[in-house]
Amino acid sequence: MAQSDTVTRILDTAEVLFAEKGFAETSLRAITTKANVNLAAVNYHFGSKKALIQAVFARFLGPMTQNLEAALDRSQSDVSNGQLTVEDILILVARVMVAESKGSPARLSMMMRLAGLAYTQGQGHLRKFLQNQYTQTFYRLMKITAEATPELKPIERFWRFHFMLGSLVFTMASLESLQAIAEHDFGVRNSELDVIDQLLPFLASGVRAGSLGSPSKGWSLD
Amino acid sequence: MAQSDTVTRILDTAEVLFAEKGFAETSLRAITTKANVNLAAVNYHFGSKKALIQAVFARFLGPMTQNLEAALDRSQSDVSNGQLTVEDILILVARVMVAESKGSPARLSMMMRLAGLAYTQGQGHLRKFLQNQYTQTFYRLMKITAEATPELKPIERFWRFHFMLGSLVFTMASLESLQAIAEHDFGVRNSELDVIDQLLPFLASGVRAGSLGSPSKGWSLD
DNA sequence: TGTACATCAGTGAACGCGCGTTCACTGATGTAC
DNA sequence: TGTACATCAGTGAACGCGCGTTCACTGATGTAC
Repeated sequence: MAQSDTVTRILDTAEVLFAEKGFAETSLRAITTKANVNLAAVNYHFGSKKALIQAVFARFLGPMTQNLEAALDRSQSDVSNGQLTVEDILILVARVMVAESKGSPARLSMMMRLAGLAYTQGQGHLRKFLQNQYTQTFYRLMKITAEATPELKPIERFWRFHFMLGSLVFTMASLESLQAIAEHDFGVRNSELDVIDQLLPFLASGVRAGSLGSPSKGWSLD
Repeated sequence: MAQSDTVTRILDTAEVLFAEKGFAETSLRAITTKANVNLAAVNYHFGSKKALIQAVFARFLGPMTQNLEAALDRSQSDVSNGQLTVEDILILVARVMVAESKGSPARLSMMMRLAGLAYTQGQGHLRKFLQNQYTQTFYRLMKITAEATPELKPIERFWRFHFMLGSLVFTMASLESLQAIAEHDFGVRNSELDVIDQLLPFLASGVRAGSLGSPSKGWSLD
């Protein structure tokens, strides 16, 4: 059995199991058994479980950020002033993500779960890893979004960006559960593409919402 | 030491540690050590770790759903036809949540983080528990939201409801990190109330966004 | 071409550890008669 | 009032288990001379 085969089988299986059960809840024994690979092979090829988790995400995020950068390049050169709208940006990101998941919604769901964990889970190794590897693309996205929403104050934009991120991450992370509920309650089976189609106008409208401005708007909690 | 004292100390400590590290990553030994309580006390008082997790939720959600129901009663009797707007509903929920956190914003953030974990973390006992215990209030909220958004198709409303939930849960769960970033990047210290003030218009606008309707809207991913 | 050595993917078994849980026990308080 | 028993919060130590990791080893392939 060639190396690439064992390594790939471990990564493929780990990806699926991590997405199904989470990281802590997925043991190396579960992965190696399902992958038909020796238990010690994970530590042989990756060094540790942590390193395996990072390798799983690197395999996904590496190509994805590259595609994202390429798509941004293309879109910006398509318009005369290089200025994209919020809608342009959202569709662009969605397309790259969907393309990168290559028909496997489980993959998409797992990646979003990572984003959630990385943000949420205090000072874990995952967050550090993500920040080190992918800040460049992240900040480019932030910058372009800023140019697309000149009417927002920077601090407002900051929060709204993360509100959007929250909707996306939460929805994708719990996609399977929500799909099941939707099917039970409404008899409709929404694919991940359907859900993204619904999500995009929600996000675009939210990010464009009138600024709070005066307290007369009636939003005050007091 | 009276029973209530030991039980309360376990619940208080578990709440903090669960929110900080997640459920699987927090051991009973960590909880009982920090709470200055015997290891066996958790199993004595609660029966199991699962039951402890549920008790932590119940202590927060029990009173909160009661207050939510009461607030809904009050608001609905205030207006002639009992019909609230989306903005009314959002402010109402926000107020109850803020009130329930009783001046401890950390607690609010903690409960939202726990809720996020519960939703996201696989097929666990937690979601089943939450659904069994709090469906009534949940469905009342859904129903009122439905009446406030008659222009939406049920399935659209379902997804947008969870998009909102995602923004809320994610933002509150990562509140501390985001506050730190905001302070570093923009020199502004936003309280949790400030953040909620920013969140509400975002959500209201998102949930009212034009429905996808025709593909001519340009949202299609194909 | 043959021999000796190096490299490396892969293996089976064991290791130590932290986990949730269990159990026999203590000691204080309440209750029946 | 005194005695016997019941109840119950709390305890210390141990249990079995699954975990990630380690290690000595195999066997195939490549390389130097």
